[in-house]
Amino acid sequence: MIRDQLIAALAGALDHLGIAPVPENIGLERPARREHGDWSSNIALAVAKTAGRNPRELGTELAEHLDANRPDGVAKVDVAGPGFVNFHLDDASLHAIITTAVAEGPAAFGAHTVGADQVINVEFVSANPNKPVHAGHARGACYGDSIARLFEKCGYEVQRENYLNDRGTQMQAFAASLAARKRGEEPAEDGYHGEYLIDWAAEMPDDADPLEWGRGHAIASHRATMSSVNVEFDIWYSERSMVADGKIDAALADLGERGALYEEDGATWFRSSDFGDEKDRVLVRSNGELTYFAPDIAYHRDKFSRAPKLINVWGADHHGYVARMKGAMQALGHDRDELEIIITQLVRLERGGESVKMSGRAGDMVTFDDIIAEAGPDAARFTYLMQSVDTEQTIDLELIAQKVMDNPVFYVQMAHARIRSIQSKVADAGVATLPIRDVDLSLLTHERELAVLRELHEYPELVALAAREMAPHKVANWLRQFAAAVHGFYHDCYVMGDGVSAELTQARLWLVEAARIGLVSGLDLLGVSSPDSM
RNA sequence: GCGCUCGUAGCUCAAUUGGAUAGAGCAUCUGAUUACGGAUCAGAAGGUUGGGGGUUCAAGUCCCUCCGAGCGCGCCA
Repeated sequence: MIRDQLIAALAGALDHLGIAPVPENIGLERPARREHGDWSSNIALAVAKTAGRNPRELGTELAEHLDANRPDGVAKVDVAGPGFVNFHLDDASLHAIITTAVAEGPAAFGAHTVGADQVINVEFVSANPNKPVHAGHARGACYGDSIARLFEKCGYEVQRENYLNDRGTQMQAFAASLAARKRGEEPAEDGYHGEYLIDWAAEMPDDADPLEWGRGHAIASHRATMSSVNVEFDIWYSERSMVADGKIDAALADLGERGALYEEDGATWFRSSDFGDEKDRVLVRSNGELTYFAPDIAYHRDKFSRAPKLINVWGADHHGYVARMKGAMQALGHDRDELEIIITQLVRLERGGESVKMSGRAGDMVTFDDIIAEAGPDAARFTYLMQSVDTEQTIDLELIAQKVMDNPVFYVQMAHARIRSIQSKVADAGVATLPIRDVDLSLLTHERELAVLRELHEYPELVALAAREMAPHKVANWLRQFAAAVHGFYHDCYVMGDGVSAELTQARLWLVEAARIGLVSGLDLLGVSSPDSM
């Protein structure tokens, strides 16, 4: 890996200049500006003070030494600004990425092995099985699945899990409301008044048990919705199954044995304030019923028995719940940091600049299905993933449904379709593609060609970064940038035609194929398709 | 009131987690095609990073403070 070679070269140069001790962490990063080269190190600035040196002078000496002893693949080393040491790669090392991408293909290109032999559990969506998945779950669904894809790309074995709150008072109210609709009556005051229940009741057989049929119907609808945006869960975990198999009792007993429980006012309390929460929480109410928290503890305890590392994707309205859940896991003897809880901020929907009301007066929510139907699955996923989940997001449904260049997903997919178009045009012209080993890639010297290769060259590292930070929006941003490079190449460099030699056509054919592999790989991490035509 | 998350171009968002002149897209203005899909490309303009203070070689990023926004604060789920 070139990165390691450059760091080693920097360490050698520091040693050569008598900087002792050579720091363990030598910073190396991708500069923001093209003229600052392909790689940049701030090491001269970092060590200047302790070494008693002027940073610019030290940087200059480092660059001069490294330029005189260039590592493989480096064309030039120079100093810039306050003392940054910048490495410029030669064209050959950029050409090599074509061979790599082609040899590996979309599935392996950009892959890593850091997660090999490690299991990671990602729980997301977990919508109540008594209504359709609503718009509020959309962001978490796209995000959870994409970080799962990123983890898989990095070698982890991933469990995608969906938790079903299928017991308790809400489910009873749901069943009663469904039964009322079946009789043609309005549900009770505290029941479920959404109009979807009228449709569900019409589908329900007369002799069906409302709770069982309704639960099954809801789950089937969730599964269909998720499937339509390429989200497939490995595990649908039932809350009520933990009653049947005693896991809730076992979890309570476990906490009790660890001294984390006490009785007061007839209720059973968890000492969450001993574990970072602001106050203690009730697990068993004085009327003998469990709070929501008790089975949730049992559920996470069970997840820890199946995977050492847990990721939860929760909506912003659950953030107040984080401290007690992590506290409960700590009380059970787990490392609280092995449960990582990602909070996704809210999404505001608009249509043509007008705010979309999230729920009607009958209690009907805008559903995820509504959004998918309006925008299409690819545009929905790409748009939800374009932005960091740390900040609130505004999505205009009218805009993302349009197949125009305002819409980044079509811009990126178009780059792929164009490459496919080129490839079929070339094939139709009777030009055979030669094996890559027989092609002279060094003919690729046009600035547009090199721009594509530079972006592609960054991709594997970008995947690692996006996975480490659980930030799929970085992949989306890379795709936009990369697609721009591809469109620029397309505009200025013809693969086949007047003035393009047969040798250059061959080299460019492999360039676009490598680019195509990068596009497919990146889009797949977002769960977005790579169409051959638009 | 307390807590969590935020505040970046007219709009929607980035910024390699403390790095160089804060970058893209849209919108606005100006250009480009006898050839692979113009659904494209190139250029211009657009900023006191909510205000103020601090930390250091270096702050959009870290600390303090004020202003503003969203969400949450039950023996509900």
